Amino acid sequence: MSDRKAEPSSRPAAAPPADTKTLASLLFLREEEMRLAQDLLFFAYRDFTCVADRVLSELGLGRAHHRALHFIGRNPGISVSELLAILRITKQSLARVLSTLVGRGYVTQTPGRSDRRQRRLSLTQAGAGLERQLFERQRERLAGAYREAGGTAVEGFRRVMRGIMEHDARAYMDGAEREAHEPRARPA
Amino acid sequence: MSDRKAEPSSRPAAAPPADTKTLASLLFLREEEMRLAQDLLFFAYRDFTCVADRVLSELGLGRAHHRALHFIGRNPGISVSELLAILRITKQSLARVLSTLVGRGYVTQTPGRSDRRQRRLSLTQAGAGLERQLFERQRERLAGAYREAGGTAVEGFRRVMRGIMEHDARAYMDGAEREAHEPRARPA
DNA sequence: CCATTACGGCAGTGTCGTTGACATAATATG
DNA sequence: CATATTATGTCAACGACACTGCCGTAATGG
Repeated sequence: MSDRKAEPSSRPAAAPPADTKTLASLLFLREEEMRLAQDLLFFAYRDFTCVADRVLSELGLGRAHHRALHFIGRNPGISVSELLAILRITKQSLARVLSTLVGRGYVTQTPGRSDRRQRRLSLTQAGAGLERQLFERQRERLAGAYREAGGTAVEGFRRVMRGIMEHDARAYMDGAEREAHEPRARPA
Repeated sequence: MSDRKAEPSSRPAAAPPADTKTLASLLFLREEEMRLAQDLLFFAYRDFTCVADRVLSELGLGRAHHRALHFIGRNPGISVSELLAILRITKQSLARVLSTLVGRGYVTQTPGRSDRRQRRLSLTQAGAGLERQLFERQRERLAGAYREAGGTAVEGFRRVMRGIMEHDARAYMDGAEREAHEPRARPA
């Protein structure tokens, strides 16, 4: 890489004696910024998941079970194929996880009203309890981060995270956020 | 937890005129906020990693190899135990990954100057090339998100992500950010 | 009636993580 | 110098979680 005069933490729009910044140095800063973001994603995800992993391993469950519990809890009555679309794993991988969760009484399945082929999945009381326990661990970590960072930062966090994900995930998030505000039942 | 009648995802607080916001509804909003953040982490990580996975699978490599390449690239001359502390995996897991990367000529190892027991790891030209290829995929995604979100949002994103991770990871990030600005060689 | 859909299941495979035990060389310390 | 301790390698075995491919069944819908 070329020589960088590397100004302090200069954000793209810092704009001091702009003409001393070469194009190369600007590009370098942008690249370094992106690499720092890679680090951030790795460490935040690593440490966010590991607090739940500790609880899960005591029960002989894994991350895959947590993910299923989470999305079933947030979408009661979700069908298997909807869940597959969220998790992006194969039917078989999900089947293994679900059979464990159903077998241990964390998840119930009832046939769809309009289409009886579907299994609509929901958490049992035990399932909701376990999910809550896992959630609480992650909530602590997150709440601390939100508190220290402040409301503006949280808003920015959301914007960037949303931008990283793909279109279908954004659509999903839009739905989730809407539900949080207007507690109307949706069609199913 | 209160039993809900399990009917269509009805949310507890209806949130009508503002002064009727009870403590419970405020708490609820905080909880929903946290659950939305769980979603964000999941989707952003899922979609951020999958763009690199596509390249990796063509080469018969996996995510573990990418992580190793990334952190070796960012810390040339890193020792095995330092890398282990970052990745938080076992010696054996890393050994497998490293032997592949060394075998295919992506990583070189040279004994430490002051401690000749150490293997100091660096990327070869081929390794740097592969890492760059993977990086470019992720950079595109990230750059789009950063651009749409704006500088203030990016700063907030960083603050929150930093808050989520554990102390040692924050210390690491501090080091990485410092190096980006003062291009001095560090002691090693 | 027939194609499609939503699901269940089996067999086999691969990646990536784990534990535990043991070996070796270099360094640090008494 | 003898002895920890450290940094690393290695082997065997295993577990979690993902994959592919293929087949089966039942319900739906044109």
